Amino acid sequence: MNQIKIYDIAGSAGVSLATVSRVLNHPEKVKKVTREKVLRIIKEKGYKPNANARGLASRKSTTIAIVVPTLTRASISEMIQGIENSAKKFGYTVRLFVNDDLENEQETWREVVASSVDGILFMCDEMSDSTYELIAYTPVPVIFVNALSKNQTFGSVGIDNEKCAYDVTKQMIDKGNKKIVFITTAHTYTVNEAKVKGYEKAMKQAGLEPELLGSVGVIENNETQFEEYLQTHRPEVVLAARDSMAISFMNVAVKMGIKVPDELQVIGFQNTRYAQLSNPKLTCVDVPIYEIGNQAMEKLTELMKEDVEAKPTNTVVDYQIIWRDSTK
Amino acid sequence: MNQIKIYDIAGSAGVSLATVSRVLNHPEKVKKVTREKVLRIIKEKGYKPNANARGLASRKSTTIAIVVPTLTRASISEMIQGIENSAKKFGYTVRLFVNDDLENEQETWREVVASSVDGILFMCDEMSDSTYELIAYTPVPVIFVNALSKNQTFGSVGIDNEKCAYDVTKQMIDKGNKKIVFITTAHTYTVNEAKVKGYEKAMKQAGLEPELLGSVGVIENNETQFEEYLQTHRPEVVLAARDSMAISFMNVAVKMGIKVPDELQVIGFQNTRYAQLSNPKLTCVDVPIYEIGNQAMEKLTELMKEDVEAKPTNTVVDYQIIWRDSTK
DNA sequence: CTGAAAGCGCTTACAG
DNA sequence: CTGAAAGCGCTTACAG
Repeated sequence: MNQIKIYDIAGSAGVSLATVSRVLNHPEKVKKVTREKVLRIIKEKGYKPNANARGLASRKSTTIAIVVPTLTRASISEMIQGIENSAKKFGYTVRLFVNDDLENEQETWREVVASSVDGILFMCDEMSDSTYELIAYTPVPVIFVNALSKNQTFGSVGIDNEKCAYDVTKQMIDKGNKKIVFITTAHTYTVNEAKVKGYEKAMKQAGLEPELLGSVGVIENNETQFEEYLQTHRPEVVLAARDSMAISFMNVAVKMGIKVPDELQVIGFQNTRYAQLSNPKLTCVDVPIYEIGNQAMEKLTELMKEDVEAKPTNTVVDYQIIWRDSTK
Repeated sequence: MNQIKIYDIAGSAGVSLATVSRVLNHPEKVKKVTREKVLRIIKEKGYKPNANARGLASRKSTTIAIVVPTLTRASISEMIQGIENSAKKFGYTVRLFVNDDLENEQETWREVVASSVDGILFMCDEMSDSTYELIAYTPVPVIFVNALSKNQTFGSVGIDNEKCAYDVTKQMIDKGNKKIVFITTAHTYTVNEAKVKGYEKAMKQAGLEPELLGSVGVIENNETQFEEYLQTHRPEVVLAARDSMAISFMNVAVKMGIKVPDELQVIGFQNTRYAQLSNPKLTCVDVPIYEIGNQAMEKLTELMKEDVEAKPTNTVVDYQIIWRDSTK
């Protein structure tokens, strides 16, 4: 199967291989009759050009890389799905890299580059300076997904996490709540730092004391921590940097007899599938992750067209708040 | 960056490019001093061989394809993560294909083959005869993941879904339960059919009437359906083909005032992250999906070694039941 | 509009 | 143990 070469097609069609190649890559340069004949034979034989040869000869691969920090978060999978669908539409194939070992970030990146992809969609939890440095000289376009670029070297697509956290905090303040706590990851991810910043800003503006709770992210430990916390504190509203943490907190509270949403309101951040499977259903900030993936791919396509001298831009995608049963 | 070619390394090291290539591919054939010198320079310059050229010349790509039906299910992401980690260990890179359009299954498969991967990990919800036919003549090894192969042409790694469903059903029967309902997907996936079969077998053996509930899979619709069902039925135990359906059912029941686990016990199938975020926490069959991904990659590696004439085999992975709070 | 030819960056028999 | 050379399957100026 598929040992069919371009030579075979050329032979059957009675043309040179250059012509077959042109039919595939620059169809407008081939006479209609010839083109249709070649296309028919390609279809008949089920010919697909060898990706390696094509990539080597053209210095393009119609392959893009997605680099993600992990696959275990629902939000990331959903994003990849968005990218995949969009990539298919543009005729690109996707190579997946999981950059879960920050020690070896450099090694991973080299591999990404050596894999001769035409462009890279980069999702990174922690954009440190060393990361910026690492990717600065990448020979193909890079787009940050679900994170906004701080400088103008790279394009990005994401929501404005700071504004968003500010906004949702402010709305809860305006509803008369005062004891609003923010649960974030103990480890400081760039994205979550932005959320914290927005939250703190809203609290301070209202003359309220911000209160952060750092969660380690493992469900069992979180639960112990949350239970201890609730024994001595009684917040009115809990915002969490991730849905899973919000649900975890909510479950602990409910088990302790605290009524949600009457005595405690909980809001998550992301609107993953978890949110609808919780009881009560979780109110969240809806990050349109699928859409972000889609737009990132679109933007990357623009940059990969060599004829256009496209400038990398930052696209801020709209979020919305989905009000469900964990808030009044 | 990384425009460094093998020529550059050869030049700096004062050897021919054949030698550099050998250092990379057959180090034992190169004298130690030479080898170490070349390796040092490779490292210094951060050289990575161009994947396309390498693939074209060697007819190997050290890339494998993962073909999945979707990315939106937690179990699938977790499996991919397992595969990715394992692939990295073996020096393979991963190309991701989402085969979400069964109409175009043939087209997708051709693309997979044309992408010149060395092997394919195939995850498929519905192994129809036409699918078997489609992949029969694939020029590289194919392993089924999370699904057992029916014939001996392909290797596979997965759990024995039928036995597993039989087992968990029987355990619940032995505990004295009689009204045990099985919720499965309305659409008949091969995997879920096996589960149904095991469930039905256990029920019939005990002289009990099997009762199936077909769920469409969209949360909102499920809830309506489950609520209507519970208005006229009162099962003692509900088994569900997926965690999400189990949780959805449980949430509806709890809202209707039915006590879980006292009046109703619920068991899911997979043990995704959802299971620990539900309230009460869901008892489930634990499918070691990460481990399955790992073993599948290992098996594929065996088959990709051309020197060994490895026979494809079916590996049955152990499951276990994780008892949590949704059962007595 | 089409063909002959060079070349993409590697690997690997083949000699030595 | 090492080098010169052919070749992997394509693409794309260059002529015509």
